Amino acid sequence: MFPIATIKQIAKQCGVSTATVSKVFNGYSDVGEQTARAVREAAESLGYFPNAAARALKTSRAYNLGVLYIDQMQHEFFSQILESFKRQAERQGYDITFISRNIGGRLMSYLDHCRYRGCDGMLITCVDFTDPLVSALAGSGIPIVSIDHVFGNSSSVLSDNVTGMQELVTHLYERGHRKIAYIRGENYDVTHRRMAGFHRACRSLKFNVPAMYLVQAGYQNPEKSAAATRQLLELDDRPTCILYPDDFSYIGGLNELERAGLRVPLDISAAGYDGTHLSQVMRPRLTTVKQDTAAIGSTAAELLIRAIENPETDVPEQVIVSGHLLLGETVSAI
Amino acid sequence: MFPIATIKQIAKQCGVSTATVSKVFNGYSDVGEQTARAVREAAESLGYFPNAAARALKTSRAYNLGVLYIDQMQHEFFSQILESFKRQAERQGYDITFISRNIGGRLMSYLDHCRYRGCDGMLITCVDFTDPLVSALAGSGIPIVSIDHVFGNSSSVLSDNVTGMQELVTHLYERGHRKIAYIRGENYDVTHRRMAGFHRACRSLKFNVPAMYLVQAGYQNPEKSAAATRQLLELDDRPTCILYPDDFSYIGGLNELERAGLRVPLDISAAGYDGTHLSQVMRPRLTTVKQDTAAIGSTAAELLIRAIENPETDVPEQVIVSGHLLLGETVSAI
DNA sequence: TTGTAGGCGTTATCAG
DNA sequence: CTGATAACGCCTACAA
Repeated sequence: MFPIATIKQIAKQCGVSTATVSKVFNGYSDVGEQTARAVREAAESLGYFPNAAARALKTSRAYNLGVLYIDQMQHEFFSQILESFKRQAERQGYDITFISRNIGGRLMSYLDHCRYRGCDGMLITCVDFTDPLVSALAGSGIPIVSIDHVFGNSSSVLSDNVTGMQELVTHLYERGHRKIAYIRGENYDVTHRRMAGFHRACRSLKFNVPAMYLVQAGYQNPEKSAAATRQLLELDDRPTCILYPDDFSYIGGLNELERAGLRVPLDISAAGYDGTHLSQVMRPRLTTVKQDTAAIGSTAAELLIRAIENPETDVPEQVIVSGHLLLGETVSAI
Repeated sequence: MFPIATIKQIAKQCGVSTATVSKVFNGYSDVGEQTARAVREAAESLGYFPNAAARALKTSRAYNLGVLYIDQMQHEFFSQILESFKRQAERQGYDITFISRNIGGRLMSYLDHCRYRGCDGMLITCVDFTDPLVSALAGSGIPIVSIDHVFGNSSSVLSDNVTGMQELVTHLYERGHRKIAYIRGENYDVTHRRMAGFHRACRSLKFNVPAMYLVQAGYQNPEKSAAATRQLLELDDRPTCILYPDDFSYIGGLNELERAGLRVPLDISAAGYDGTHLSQVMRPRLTTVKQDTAAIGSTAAELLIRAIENPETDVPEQVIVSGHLLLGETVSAI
């Protein structure tokens, strides 16, 4: 590995001190016009970049954001958010490091890992928010942004699940549906919000949903949704439309519907949630709610960096990012 | 942010010098039994972890692996590899950082970013391998591992596309198919290998494939595969089976087949590539080739770390990871 | 077996 | 406007 340019070489080449060189790069105004230019040119020609480790050591700012997640990143939802978060972070000069519990065979807490790596702040998402290790991290004083969950004293970005669900149900209502079943995911905050949206819509539209129409399954789990679908189909009074926990789970439900000889949307209607690529490519195109993952990710990065760079003045904020209905072909008018 | 334990505090607490403390953690044998124990206990109680930046500065080893990719990470293929790479890296004491071109508004080369961040090595995958900036990185002397592409002097992990394709074609042959069309992806190395496998199988099984049966579309692109499918259906002598670039693209083809009134596999057979979760959940279940992403990712991490930790003795290696056929329900016997 | 000292590359203070 | 200088936390000859 050939040597990397340092501040010292630039100093030598320009015949100035390292202090002066450093000042040029850190926006100090007390440097001569010519000197500054010479330094910049030398830096350019040497391909100079400040050494991140040295800078971090000195300033205790690593320009590094930690990302904590547990669930597989396979969910399109998460990977899209991550991609967008990353892009925005880079734009603002930050890199990204994944935080986990074991590093080099040794088990450590998330907080320790985060400190060890010198992350300036953390994005927390897709984790078990009741995990004490997660709470410890969230309460450590390190700037935090969480997605789809609100911690006591930090910012968060929330996908507008309440409104999303309301819009979806309202759409179904307008298409004539009154018997709407909802297969939901696990007991996460997200689920509660969607349930709230569901019930609010029903109430304001003045129609009742029998308890039997509410079934618990899981996210990203076609098998569970298939089972839930079976259960719904056995009811004496079948729903005319079934809402699935997410687009992918819908596949499992669809299989079950077809097995029962039902065609979507002719015999029964259905809708998903997320607005994945898949949902818009399959036929019939799925009616679903598109979550604005791009906005969620970049907003999270902005909030986090704002908190990092203004430790005194910044005040935690909850940003709600709205999605929008994707009208597909799986909901018939009745 | 409350202060983090340093080597100095441990030293003070134990009444020894910082050098001694450092030695304890770095496996030096010349430290008294008792002293060592005392140091370890103090470290434990203080929750000590070495400061990554300081250590990196001193040793010029950051315990940090860079990951370079360009295509969206949305492809399940990549995100699975990344997940597995990350897990193995962590197990061996390394963290992961994404490398890109612009950091803080300033445009820099991949190599510069990598150096700036002090990555000990790089994983390169899902990029345009002809990009001069990528070649510059690969030829920089920094340890490199690439996936599905071989660089001159570094290790790589290759999914066994040749054999995978051969097995797939052989399976189709055994099911009686002779008119097999192949819709392929863009002109990547991967594509060439699959083509090679395809042709080898045809030759050894002694049947000919008319040029019309080979159509170019793209990866992860249902629209293009739909168009290609349409093209194939217009032929006078239609294929009895169509191979798609990947599982997701198959969806586009399937739509087209159904629009033409063809049922899979009754009227026409089809197969994908990748073995995504989706492929195994849809009905009929897709016949496809499962790429062993878990092995690819962890092998890549192992090779990379080996190269990093044995700069003198390590010799680049090409590891081929085999996949396996997933027999679905989309290929009928004829 | 332990300690001293110098330095990795950078920034920031303070004197010139 | 510029330059010594110390310090960030850690590692490692080398000296004791």
